[in-house]
Amino acid sequence: MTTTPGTPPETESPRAWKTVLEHVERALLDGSLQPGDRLPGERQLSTDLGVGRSSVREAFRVLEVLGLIRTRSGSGPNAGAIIVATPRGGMSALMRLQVAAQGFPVDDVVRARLLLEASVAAELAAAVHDHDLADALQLLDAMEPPGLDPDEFLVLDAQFHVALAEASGNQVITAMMAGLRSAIEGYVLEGVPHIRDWGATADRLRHEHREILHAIERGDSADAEARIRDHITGYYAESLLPTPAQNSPAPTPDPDSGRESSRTVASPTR
Amino acid sequence: MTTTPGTPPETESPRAWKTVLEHVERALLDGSLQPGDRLPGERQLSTDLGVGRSSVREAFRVLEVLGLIRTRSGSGPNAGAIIVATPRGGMSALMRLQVAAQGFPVDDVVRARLLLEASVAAELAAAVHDHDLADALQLLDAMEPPGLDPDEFLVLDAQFHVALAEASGNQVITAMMAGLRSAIEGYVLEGVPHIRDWGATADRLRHEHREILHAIERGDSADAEARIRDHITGYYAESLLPTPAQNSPAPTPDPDSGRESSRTVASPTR
DNA sequence: ATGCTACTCTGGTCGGACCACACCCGAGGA
DNA sequence: TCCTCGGGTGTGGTCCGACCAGAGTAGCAT
Repeated sequence: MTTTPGTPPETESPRAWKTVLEHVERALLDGSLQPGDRLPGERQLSTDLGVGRSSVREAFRVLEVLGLIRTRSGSGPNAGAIIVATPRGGMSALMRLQVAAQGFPVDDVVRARLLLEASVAAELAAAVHDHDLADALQLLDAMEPPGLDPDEFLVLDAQFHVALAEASGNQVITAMMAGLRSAIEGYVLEGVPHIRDWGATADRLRHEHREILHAIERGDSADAEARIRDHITGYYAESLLPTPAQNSPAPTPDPDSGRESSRTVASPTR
Repeated sequence: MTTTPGTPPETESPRAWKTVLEHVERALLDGSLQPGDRLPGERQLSTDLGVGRSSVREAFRVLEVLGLIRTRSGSGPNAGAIIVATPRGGMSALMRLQVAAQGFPVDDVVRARLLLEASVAAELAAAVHDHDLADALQLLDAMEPPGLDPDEFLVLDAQFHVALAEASGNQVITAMMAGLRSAIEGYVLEGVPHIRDWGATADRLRHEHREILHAIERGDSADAEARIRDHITGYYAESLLPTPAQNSPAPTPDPDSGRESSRTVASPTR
């Protein structure tokens, strides 16, 4: 196809990059593209789909951020764009940016986190022996050293919570947890200075972590759930983040709509 | 800045587009960029940050897919890239693609859905008068016509479930619900042919929807939660989707790792 | 005053040009 | 014969310049 420099639409509708995205999605759905496979090169796909390489790149960038592919330059079997399907990164980016753009109120994030973690803890406790808590335990040990900076401590803390979700074996919930954590990471760090006695707080957190794990290992779902709820709300209360309470900024001031997914009915809600 | 055609690194590290992404994120965090604001033009930002316009575009594409901006060509106040922060679309794209790429097992998606919906129903029931269920009710009415195609019916059904989440007022959970729904939409439609008597099933679903709403309006959290759980699991059982049971393909066959977010400890889990 | 036309700015695409990188293979030396 | 080293080749990463379509806007002509 020899499209003169400025001939985008050609036969198809606008959004050349979306063409690429849809092509990849279709290939994934019909199984012609599987995790571990290599996508055609950018130039190849460009000519195959009749779009410019720039458009292919834009689509690839999206896929990369969404955690679907991993690109690597050079040559050999490890080069090129490879399907990896690692949702964590994408979920984190999405939630982090949405929180930054005020699409996700911090309160809602905390609430969602509470919900997920409580459920995870209860589920783990209900079937302890089906899960592997070694990772979580190892993280608790790593959190023991008294000289840990708040930053380091909180990173491990976050990893501990994600490890619990991971132990439950649910990829979706794990990804969500990772995303939520990453979304409010900034606020958590911001809250550290508001804590009077960090050493004491750290000790309390360590203790609570152990208690949670014990409740899980004991198979006491209700206790595990209650403890993790207290653990989370307690920390937010102390670090001066607004304790979960009703609030939500206007969904979006943008005066247009008409997405495919937009609801049909009017929305006088709120 | 006059970078000769092929001079990408210049003074900064690789990933020019990421520079743009970070710039925007920072601007959002420090408040210099707010929902409704217009971003600088691509050419402008390009020269400002010392990167090529292509890189700016790649970043913009990511932001667009993530639901952070809305671009529009032309002139005037409505043109350009505008911060909108509508997480639904991005969440849907992410989950849909992850399911397609087998990063999210369908089972896990259903389980997550179950968890979120049950919580939403319970929360709504616990504080009925604080929420507005008009949208949900309206959708139920729209679902009444007996001549509805399964496709149409299921679209409304999905909207009903999302409307419940929306009524709870939690943006994060609403976005997640919308994403999860969109992720398994294909599978749901695929399951329709496996239903022997669609008319009867539709009637049952209508009835269950009403019952759920009644339980919520009655303020009976436990009942609302139980009913919505049965509602969901029941449908999946009937449409022949594998009933939620233990399963999870290998997280990712990709032989590399080393992300910032990767855990420190070994992971012999599953 | 009114109406129409140019202008200008914006995103959307394309194509071509480089760079850095990593593999692969063949030539040449030990 | 085996090992080493240097080019060849292909990949993503980036930049640039060009052009198109759309949408306001200013200004000229009537």
